[in-house]
Amino acid sequence: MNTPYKPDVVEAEAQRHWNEAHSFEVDEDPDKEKFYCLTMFPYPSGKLHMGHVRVFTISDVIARYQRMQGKHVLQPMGWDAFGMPAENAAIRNQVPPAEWTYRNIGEMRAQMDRLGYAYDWSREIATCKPEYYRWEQWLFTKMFEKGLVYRKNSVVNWDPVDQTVLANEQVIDGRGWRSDALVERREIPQWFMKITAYADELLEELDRMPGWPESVKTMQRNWIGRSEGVELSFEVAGEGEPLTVYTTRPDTLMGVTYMAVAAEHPLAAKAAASDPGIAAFIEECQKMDASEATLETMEKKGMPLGISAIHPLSGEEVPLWVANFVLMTYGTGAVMAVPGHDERDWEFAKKHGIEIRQVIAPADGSDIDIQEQVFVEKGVLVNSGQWDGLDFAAAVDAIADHFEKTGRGRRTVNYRLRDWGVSRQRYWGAPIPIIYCDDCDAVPVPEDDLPVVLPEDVHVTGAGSPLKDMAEFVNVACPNCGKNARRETDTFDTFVESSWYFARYACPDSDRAMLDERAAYWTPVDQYTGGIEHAILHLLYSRFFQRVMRDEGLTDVSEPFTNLLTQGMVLKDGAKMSKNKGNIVDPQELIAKYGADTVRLFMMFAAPAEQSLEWSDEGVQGSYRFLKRFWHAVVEHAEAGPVAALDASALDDEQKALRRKTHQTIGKIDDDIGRRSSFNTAVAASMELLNAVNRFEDRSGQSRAVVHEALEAVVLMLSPMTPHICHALWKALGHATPLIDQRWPRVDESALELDTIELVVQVNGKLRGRVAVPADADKDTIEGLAVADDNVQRFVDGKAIRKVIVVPGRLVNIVV
RNA sequence: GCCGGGAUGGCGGAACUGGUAGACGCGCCGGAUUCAAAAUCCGGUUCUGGAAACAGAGUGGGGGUUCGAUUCCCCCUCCCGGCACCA
Repeated sequence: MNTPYKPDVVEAEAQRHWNEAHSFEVDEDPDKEKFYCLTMFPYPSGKLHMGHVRVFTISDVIARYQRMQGKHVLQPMGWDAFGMPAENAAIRNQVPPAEWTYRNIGEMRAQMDRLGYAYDWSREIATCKPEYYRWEQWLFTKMFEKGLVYRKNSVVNWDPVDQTVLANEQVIDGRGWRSDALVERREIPQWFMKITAYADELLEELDRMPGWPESVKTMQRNWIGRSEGVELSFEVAGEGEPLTVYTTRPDTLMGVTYMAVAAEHPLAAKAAASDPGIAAFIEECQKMDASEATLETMEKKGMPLGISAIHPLSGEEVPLWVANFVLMTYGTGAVMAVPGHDERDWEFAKKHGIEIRQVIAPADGSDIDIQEQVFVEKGVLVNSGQWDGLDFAAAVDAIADHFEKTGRGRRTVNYRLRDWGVSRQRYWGAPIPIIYCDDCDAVPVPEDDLPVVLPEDVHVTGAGSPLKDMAEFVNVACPNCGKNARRETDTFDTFVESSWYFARYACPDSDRAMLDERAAYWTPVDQYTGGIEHAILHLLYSRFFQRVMRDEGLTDVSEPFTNLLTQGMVLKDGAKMSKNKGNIVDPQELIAKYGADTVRLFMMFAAPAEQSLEWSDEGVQGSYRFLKRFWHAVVEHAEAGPVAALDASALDDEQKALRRKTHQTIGKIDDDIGRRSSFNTAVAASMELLNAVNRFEDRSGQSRAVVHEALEAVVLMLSPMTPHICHALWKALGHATPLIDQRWPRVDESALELDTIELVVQVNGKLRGRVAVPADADKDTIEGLAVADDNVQRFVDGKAIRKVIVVPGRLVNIVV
């Protein structure tokens, strides 16, 4: 009886070896090809969940595979340590956010260690440490100098009972999550980063990023939303200032029958002063949360202001409305409405009895009734005076020319992308390094005074930031004039920290610069792995920050992540695992029961990495069973004694067949992991090969040599997924050098050769038989053999053969 | 509402560039081993008909292109992710 499989012993031993050998600590080595493998770093919530285990395992498999390809692999880990949950925990449990966060980091780190990830822990980062955030404060002051940051009013969700700003997540059905009070929109001054200055570059570079999924690139393109249109002015009756609007459809201009402004627009305020009805409507508009999803799905409401705009072409008066679907912070806070040719305008006009005018006709000449059905496609202009008969492109040109000549409008490029508001009215974040002086206005904190350290010993109540009440933090001398001044108490959006951490791993201890020369060796990240939920915001902000750092002379790299893999969620009973749903499976319990290798293997086997993974306890047991079979197959083989050297020329047919399977499998798994990131099929192929070995009964002479080759291949190829058991089995197979220093196995092309192949025979596309043909048979021979098949004859007999299609190596289709 | 993705046996999934639908695993059924159970091993397993050979149907729904469609095109349904202050 051979040694039983004891995961806890095997795993402790493998991890002890890696720790003692410092296997995963790497320095810059210009003679070796580097590979930087990174996972989106976790928020230290306290416990590892299955989603973490999944993404960390995917990344670890890639890192270990690349190492076996001979690359110099860096895989670091750290903590996205600022954020709301720490403040919420502080309110609930009276524990300072810093203390709570550091304790969580310690617990999660221990859980990660148990899973055997190949991390270089010497580079660990926690974003809540002043040594880290001082550099983003520094970069912010550089951006200030360049005019890449600015301050302007913008909208927040205000809870009138708790007297605090709420995140969108904290607004439930328009009410504050703790107070249940109706949330109001409120404008406050906030800091913005000019990501729009990089809009074109961020958009255009997407075309040169083959390592990113098309879906993510498409989402980013749509998010940036570049459009070409015209900006034009409407005079307002009785007003000096014209109303400026942007449109991508100037061809529909003659169909404008009303205009609308935001509730916060000065013209709305002016009308409200003399009309209590309008004032009440404006107040109602402001009782609505600030998210776009709410804006787009709510009932579209509006009121006429009793003010007219003058149509710039016809001179007609068109009524001006105030509407809840126009936002002051988007564009100019005003829109022109063309009900005949815009879905939303059409419905609004129908509801309020506003005129609908057809000015575009279908290009194919067909008739439409614009009162019955909106027409949004491009077509030919009608009812548009001198522009009648023009198509879309000609009309846009003619109308744009007209406006540019008269000086009342211009062609312009617009982006959906807005500048990034980075101010948060919260305590647990990196302080924004600004000092407000009555004389000098907003002054950035000088480099020598950085970092602005966040006080960690605080009492959090939930009603506003505790920084506001800390005189020793707030009161400060103006760096410019020395007079008494006040420190900014807002902190950065936590996306700021996560927009550059990937570069800092290259030189986490650098206290002279944000990035030093080591970043030139390691960046960009070769493989980045994380959740699809970050497809837009985090990834776009990181691309922006990388460029800001580049333009500051810190790096030559423009794109931070060469290859991107977005993994799916872990589900149980069809829903995301969460405390609310009570469907959480604790990784720690499973590791205690089956070991880390079983959990890792199941994660990789159960679903493709990009798709959601349905949790299954039986599936985990299946992975455990497989590892036991694997263990016993190798140990029994090893314990049967020495193996003769393989002589490929002396093999019988069965031995050749197993050897062919071994080398086919090496090629397949290499392709699955290296090219396709298809880890589930790689595991399946390993299982198939092991099944073939277990079915192979002859255990003498060359058979043992062929089996030995197959088992070694399985041990090597499973090692990225289940590194611990493979470490032990490699040793059992008689190797003195540890598995972690081995290379990926090589395909022996000569083992793949075949004399005869089997082809499928179809009649009219339906499978009717199979024939064995010589590998080098020509088309006529194949046709003859196919038609001669008994079952094929039953379907072909007595009918005329119209066509025969031969797909080499695959099938024959006979069309009768 | 808008943008992106998904749907294949009882279940998770495979089929990579339009060419054998269901690899691999789970579950289930039958058998071996056992006093018995667990564990392990062997065999079977899309559905319908048939003892079998084999035949018919079949990849969310409806249409189309093709010798051939899970794969390409059009329309629709449901589910998931994002929508700028969750991270």
